[in-house]
Amino acid sequence: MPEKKIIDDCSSCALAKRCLPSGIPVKDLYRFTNIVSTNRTFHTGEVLFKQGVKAANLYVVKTGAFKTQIINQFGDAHVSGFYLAGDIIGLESMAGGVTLNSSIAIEDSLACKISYRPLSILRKEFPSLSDLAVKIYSQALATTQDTQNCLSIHYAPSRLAQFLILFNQRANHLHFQQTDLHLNMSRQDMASHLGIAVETVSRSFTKLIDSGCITKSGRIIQIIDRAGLEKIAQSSSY
Amino acid sequence: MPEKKIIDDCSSCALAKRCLPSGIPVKDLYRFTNIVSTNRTFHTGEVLFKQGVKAANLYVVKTGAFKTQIINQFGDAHVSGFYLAGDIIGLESMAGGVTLNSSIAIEDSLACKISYRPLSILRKEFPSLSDLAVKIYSQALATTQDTQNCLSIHYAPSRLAQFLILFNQRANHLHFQQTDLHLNMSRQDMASHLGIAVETVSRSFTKLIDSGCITKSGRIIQIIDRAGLEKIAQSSSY
DNA sequence: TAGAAAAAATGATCTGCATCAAGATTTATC
DNA sequence: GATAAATCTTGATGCAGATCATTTTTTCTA
Repeated sequence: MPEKKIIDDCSSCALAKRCLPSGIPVKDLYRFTNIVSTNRTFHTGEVLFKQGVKAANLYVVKTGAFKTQIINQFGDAHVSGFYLAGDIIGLESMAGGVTLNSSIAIEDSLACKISYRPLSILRKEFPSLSDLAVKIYSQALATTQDTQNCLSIHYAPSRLAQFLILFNQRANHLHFQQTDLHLNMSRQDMASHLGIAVETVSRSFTKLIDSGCITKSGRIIQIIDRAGLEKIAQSSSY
Repeated sequence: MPEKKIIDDCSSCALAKRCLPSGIPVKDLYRFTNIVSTNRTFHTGEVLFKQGVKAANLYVVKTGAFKTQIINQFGDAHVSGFYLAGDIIGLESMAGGVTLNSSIAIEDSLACKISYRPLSILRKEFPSLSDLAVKIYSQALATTQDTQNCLSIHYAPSRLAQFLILFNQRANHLHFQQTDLHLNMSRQDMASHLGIAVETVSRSFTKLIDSGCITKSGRIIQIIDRAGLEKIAQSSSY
């Protein structure tokens, strides 16, 4: 991938309708563009920000994918979330002023950086930007509660099935009604996120495939029988 | 408990400094009081709002405690969160317009109701109220991520230990540095929230007691050895 | 394209948790 | 305060998943 410097502003961005600029009148969009540094490239494994440092920015994923992870005092990492195009990273650290997790690119990606401070100044001028912020936060909360729900499922194949359904829903914000989904993350990251061992993730995939709900080729999953997959996800029986 | 009608406004509320009124100048506080219906009594088991209906209000817990739960298509309930005095319920349903969960009092409680719409109008007039909203949302996100983290802990006694630590931290917002904590919820609710069986919750309590970290009398827990409790919470070894 | 390295899948064993059952304790109700 | 009901705890058993070991596949790099 050539490191071509892409010079553009938010008005030409495909995500502008989902992103923060949609909270500002088109004629004032330049005001927003001023506080954003757009389209920085992050290669796989590159760190967006580290846990426990001064929290100062939001990041909007433009292409690719990122993960966030929390490291406890014994050095065990737990992957707390995955972020796809259009998702905003760093919302949870805005109140405390310190980053609660690290964020790392899980594939070659582009992200735009927005500083907290000028954003909050801009919010005072454009109240509709605050409305949008509330909406974005509300959705982010709903998403983490979905994840929480997913983690409360006991049977590992059910948990994986639910994860695939949720992940597909989120990816469908962009490409609607698509039955195939690209799992950007490693089995290790998936296992950490789902709270199960890597081997169990593999075995669960095998079971979902044997049940005829999905097919798999590397990290590309095809959902063959969505209803069946949902049924497996709901089967709380141990 | 006598059903005395308490007539007061936000200016006399002990929680005002943590609650939404703190986003408004004192002289304009009456504007906020106008859109709040304060101090409604909810008895144990009483429903604040049901899942899947029109989302129209935020609720601030004044005294007592509430839970939120999501019911899947097979009727299994999962307790998604607990809310103590000062906590705000209903933040996640603001974007979608439909309640994503039900909320139920788990002890005799008081809650204040704030309607979304007039609140968003008031936000336009008082930008500092939006700042506060962002802060509140940010903290709410951080809390659910803590919970998510907790659920990814494999060993049941560790998971319970982490839950106690987090719950104690939240309760300490009110009564700082207290080592005893009152678990307002039933074992059943705790089990559902933690994604483990009721019996496992009991056994885990027994193990925590045997380790000398806590003592227990009914639903009152005393944290004897906080460092030890944290160590157990961190021991990811299965 | 070949070899090395990393990632993923499969197999075997052991441990922790769910489940069912019964007993103990607390809370509710008259 | 006695009885009933609900809640919580403890016990025994079977099964799911963690762990370690090994094989297969994919990805990386020269």
